Amino acid sequence: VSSPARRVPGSAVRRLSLYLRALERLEAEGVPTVSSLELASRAGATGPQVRKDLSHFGSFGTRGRGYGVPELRAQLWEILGLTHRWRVALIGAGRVGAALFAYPDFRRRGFEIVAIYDNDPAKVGRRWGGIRIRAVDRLPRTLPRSRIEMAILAVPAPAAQDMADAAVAAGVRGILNFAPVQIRVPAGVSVNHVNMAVELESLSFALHTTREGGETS
Amino acid sequence: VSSPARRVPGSAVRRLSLYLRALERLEAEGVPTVSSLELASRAGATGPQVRKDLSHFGSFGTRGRGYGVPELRAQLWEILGLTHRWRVALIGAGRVGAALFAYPDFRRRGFEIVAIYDNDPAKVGRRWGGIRIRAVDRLPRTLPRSRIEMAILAVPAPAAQDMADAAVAAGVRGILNFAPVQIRVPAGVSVNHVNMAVELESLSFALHTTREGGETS
DNA sequence: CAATGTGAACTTCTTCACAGCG
DNA sequence: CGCTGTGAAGAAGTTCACATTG
Repeated sequence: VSSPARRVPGSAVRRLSLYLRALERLEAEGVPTVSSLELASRAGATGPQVRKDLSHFGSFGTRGRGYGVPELRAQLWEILGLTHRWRVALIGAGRVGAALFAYPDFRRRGFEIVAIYDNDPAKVGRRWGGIRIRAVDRLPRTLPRSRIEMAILAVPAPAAQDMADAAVAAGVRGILNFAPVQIRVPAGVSVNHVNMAVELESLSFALHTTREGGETS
Repeated sequence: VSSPARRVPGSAVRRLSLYLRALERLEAEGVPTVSSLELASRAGATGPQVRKDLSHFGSFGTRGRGYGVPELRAQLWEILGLTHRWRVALIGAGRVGAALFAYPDFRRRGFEIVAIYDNDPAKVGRRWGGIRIRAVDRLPRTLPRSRIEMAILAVPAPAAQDMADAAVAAGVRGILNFAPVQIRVPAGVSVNHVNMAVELESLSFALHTTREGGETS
């Protein structure tokens, strides 16, 4: 059912997230079943694309009927690895860190922030939702014993690479980087970048270039 | 010099942002000249890719020498439309909005937040850096006269589409959406999505699937 | 001689059309 | 009969090799 599946385009995986969100809303509305077309329209994709994306992992629909909403939701949950409870460290307790920490879907999706680091002495020792903020220079010592699997980097650009190195040295295998720099990591570690500057500038480009615009990312 | 350029891949434009950032650092370091290879390594790309991306817009280098750092920086600045001062509305003054508002590169890049909206009565009337927060229901009346060109949507998911509609009705041609929903806009309006959930889940997928990982986005 | 600029090969992703099935 | 699942066609983007030039 949840298939190993060779060679799945990264863009397809990202769309699965969008499908998942749409399915959650459908389920909340009590809709029992969706066609690929209906799901696509809710998630901003196309019918064939939904079917192709899903086909990388198996057959989840019924011909002539569509997909069972709760069933498909559960499948995507599984495929995306959300059944696992991910232990996450938040590195950087500034405004961005605070916004992330307060993000409600976090916990609901199996991501559990179990450690917070910051280099501001005024913040170290404070607690966010029961978690004590530690000094970043204690990261190499304290992080390994927390058995963290992911790190969220929400530090200023100049510090990002160092923090990433420390996290990787401490056994982290996935990093979500909010700093506007490209992070280098050894093979075997995954990095995803959330770079607001890039998005803003590509928007600037679109508006500046065409008098037409159109959907972009 | 700054060329019209047909059919530029969106991904190439996004990389230009990364090159720009790298060039700014190089300039700060006083480096006068870079090769495509050196620039690529700083921006997380490859030599040929840098050259191809730039070639969509013209010839900016000197053979045997490389690119003049300040010159290329200025060119990218121009290409990305950053010479224009973009008038931006921030819709949603919660934690995400606050983090964005405090983001220093904003202003430096020509993005000027000239209006802020929120639906929380406790926030309406307050000032952020001299800008009064207005009630969202006044957006249709007040936004058009601000001659806003872009909107940053930092509202909860259920409100996002309505706010987008209102912004578009008020003449906004570009939207940067932080809400985890797909926004529908008429042709002629550009939307970029920053969806943390998608990034987290694709990271979850990568870690869950392979025991190898690797660079992703 | 070093490094750009670019057409052409290649790879990857998306779209399409339709066979297959409930 | 409707809608899925998928191989095959097509489009898009990336890599490569090299001629070109200061």
